[in-house]
Amino acid sequence: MLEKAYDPAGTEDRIYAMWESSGAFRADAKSEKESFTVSMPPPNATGQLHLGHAVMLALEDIFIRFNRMRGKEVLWVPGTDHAAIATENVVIKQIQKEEKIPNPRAKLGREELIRRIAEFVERSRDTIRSQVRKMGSSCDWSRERYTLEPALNRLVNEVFVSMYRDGLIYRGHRIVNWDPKLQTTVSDDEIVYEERKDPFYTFQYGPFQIGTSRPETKFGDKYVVMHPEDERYAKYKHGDTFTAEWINGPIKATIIKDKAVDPTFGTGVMTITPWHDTVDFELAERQDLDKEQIIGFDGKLLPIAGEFEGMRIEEARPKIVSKLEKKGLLVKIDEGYIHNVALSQRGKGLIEPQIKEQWFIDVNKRVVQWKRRELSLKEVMQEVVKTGLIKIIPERFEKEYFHWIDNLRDWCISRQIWWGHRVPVWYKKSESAVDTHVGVTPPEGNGWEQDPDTLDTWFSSALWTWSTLVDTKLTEDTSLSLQDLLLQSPDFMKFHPTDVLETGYDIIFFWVARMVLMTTYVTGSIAELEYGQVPFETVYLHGLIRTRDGRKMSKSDPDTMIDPLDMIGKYGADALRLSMIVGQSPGNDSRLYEEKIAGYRNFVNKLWNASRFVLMQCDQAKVDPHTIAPSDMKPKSLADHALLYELLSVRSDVTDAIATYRLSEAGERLYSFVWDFFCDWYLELSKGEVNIPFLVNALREILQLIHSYCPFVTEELWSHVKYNEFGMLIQHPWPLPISKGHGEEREAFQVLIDVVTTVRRMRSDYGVEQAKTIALILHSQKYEDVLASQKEHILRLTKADQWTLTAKPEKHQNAASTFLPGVEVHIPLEGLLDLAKEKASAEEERDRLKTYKKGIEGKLKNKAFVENAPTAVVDQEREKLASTEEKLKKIEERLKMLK
RNA sequence: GGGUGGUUAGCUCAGUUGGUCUAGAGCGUCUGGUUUACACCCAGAAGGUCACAGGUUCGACUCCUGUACCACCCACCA
Repeated sequence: MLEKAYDPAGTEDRIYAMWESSGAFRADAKSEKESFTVSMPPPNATGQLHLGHAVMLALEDIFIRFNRMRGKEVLWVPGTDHAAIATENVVIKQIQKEEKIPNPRAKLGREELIRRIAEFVERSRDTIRSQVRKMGSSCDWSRERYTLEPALNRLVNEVFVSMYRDGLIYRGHRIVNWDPKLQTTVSDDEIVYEERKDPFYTFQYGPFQIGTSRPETKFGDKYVVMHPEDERYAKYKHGDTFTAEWINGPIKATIIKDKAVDPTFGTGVMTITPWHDTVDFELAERQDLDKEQIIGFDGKLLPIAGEFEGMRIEEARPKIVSKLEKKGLLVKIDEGYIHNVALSQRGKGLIEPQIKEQWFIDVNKRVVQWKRRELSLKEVMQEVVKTGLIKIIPERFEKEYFHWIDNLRDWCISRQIWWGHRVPVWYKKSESAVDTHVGVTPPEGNGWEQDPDTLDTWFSSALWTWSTLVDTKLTEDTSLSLQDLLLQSPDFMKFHPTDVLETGYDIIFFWVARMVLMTTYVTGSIAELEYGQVPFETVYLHGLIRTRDGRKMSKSDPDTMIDPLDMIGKYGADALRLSMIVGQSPGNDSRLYEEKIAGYRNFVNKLWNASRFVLMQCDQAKVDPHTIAPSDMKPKSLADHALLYELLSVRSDVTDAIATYRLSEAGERLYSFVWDFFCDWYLELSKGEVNIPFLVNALREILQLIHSYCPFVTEELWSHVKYNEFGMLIQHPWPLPISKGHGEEREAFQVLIDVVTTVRRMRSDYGVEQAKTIALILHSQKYEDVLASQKEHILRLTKADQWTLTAKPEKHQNAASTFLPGVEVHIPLEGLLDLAKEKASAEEERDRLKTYKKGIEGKLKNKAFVENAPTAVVDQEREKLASTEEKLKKIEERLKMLK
């Protein structure tokens, strides 16, 4: 016999091991079945699983389990991400701290550092693997991949080379976000802005006054820019020159007119520093102006600064200001200037814009093949969502997606770090020039040196949906083209495109958009793939999990963190999964706290105990549940019919809801069905005369329907109640949704439900403890048989000794009886009934009904409604009106009597 | 500055093309309960003018406009 309470800790690992060793997770590329594929967003190979991962795993596991049960060939590919900068930073910090090496890069060298990081990653990946298992994820471990493995490196190189040949990847001098602290470029998306209050200086520059918060960049300024229509400066012509006294002596300046200048800001005049400012850089490009570097990559001033050369910015700034002041060029200082400062998301170092030679992906060049047309990457990305090839849930993120693409600039893909896919480009310096080789493999011959940069981590992640499906062995054959690699990989041909990509909305731009970009580019020219595949057909974006008071959970604030593994240990993975999914809607943030998880633990326990009850019934009747065939599910009592009806209705609701990604709705439906209907109503009612075969089969179906939400407890219970010939629940077929029938039966058992409910309510309302006799007053003959057949039930549930069935309305009718259309319930209260109380409640009821009736009448008076609304709706309204009028009449009669 | 979303019971949130919602759930609160599965339970109750102001409609939590407050995203101004 089962224990009194479910023990997740003692169950989950055992069940998971059973699933895994049975091969239930493994997909078969040769299967005839329709495929259903999900690529797991690879967690960073650093550190621990957090709630973001947990919610992702729970959602994806539901999609996967549901579709597996529905008879699809499912594949869920797990993996980890090398997470370039993040990982390198973690390891460097570790070495700095533990080995007291201030600059590990310089001290250890490239090879050694990479070796150390790889070692660290190997350990972390083991942790991640076991944590993903703890969540119950039914992914195919035999296909686990890693973004930095050799096979994927081959594909990364193939894509790079191909894009280079198409002219989509180019090397150029561009302004980049330089992090002097980490000595690397940082992408726009990895920058955070912080509001700072700094002094704002106004200097005299020739005849103009210019403002700046960064005097240290002003050494090389030799252009003065103003708006062409600014009348204050109309006398100065574009291209005019003048000489101005400046920091290190006189300087020859040129006047430039450009619309980028805001005439209302400051004096409406500015000087520019193209090397260290994005806007200035663009202006300089447009106007074809000189650019000069002022600050070195180490963050120190260059020789152009004269006496200030070699100084750090913080040190130089006050000195520069005071020098200008001495020269009489300082007009004023405004101390309260509030502006945003760019900081690196990782390490919080100050970002210094610099011009650097970097690798870029051109998003505007129209050379991408897509459905036999030539588009730019930008256009393809827009096209696939516009035409519905990709759907985003919730829909509003499609708007944000388009908005993001509209503002998209060329993607800088090179990084000055060591951990990652190295740029597959080699240089050979000779006296006269530099030879360049761009290739999947290194060039022949001596003297070649590989580009030191690595690729943005999102470059390899962007290939994830298909790179993980390419056969590893094939990638060792260098004679195969990228196209061959795809077309000859059975997994790719069977499982791509993937069905749904599930991830947090916070990385829609980092990752989702870039997967679209890469995949459409790579597949667009392949005829066998109908000239293009998208990486996924549906994007499901979940919200962030926040703390109880709505804050973000952050590592720096451990008190706010809920560790999913702690929660699993305490309440079980099933409870954690439910608590993150039920009551959550896609794209919206949600709050999680322990009581919530405990609530779902209670639910899991409820399910456990309901099953325990069923097993006890079997035990008492000396029936082995394993021998009860599914075909034995024959309803006997009205309660059975009621349950059957509800079950069919739940089945179709839940199937529909999950298939359309409304997981919360399906979860809630199951929750209240199991608890309120099955346990509190049906099981209570069936005590005393149990229809065991029916009950066992009903429980089996419940377990099937809810398995994807709480896989562990259901699989465990399944082993106790399943039919001998069945296998594990994880592979059991999903119950076929059947359209609802049972109209008359439904009506009949509804009467039963209502009678019992009404009697209970009346007892509570009037504080009647023991009514020995209850009277059921029938307004309609047709319920007589129904009620008679359930006499025993009714007496037991109403705690009455006997009853009377009366066909006519009697004197002492009760307000509460209006709940029943065909039957009224009357408990003779032997003078206890408080007439005044009843009257008040009847009056209240009458007023409510009157208002309601008015509403319906208004509706039916409206021609537009009657003519245009579906006839079913109109009929419904007429019925409502009729029944309301009837109720009103009854109440008014009763009120007369009470007088 | 540009954009998106939210504002529903004490708390956390559902509410799918406007009409079975005369607004729901969980938690919390209160009342009652040793009913042969479960106190991680059972039976009930209280609690909301669905942010505010207009509009469209026979009818609005649901659609439109505006306001306030709260989030988030993007850009970043010398």
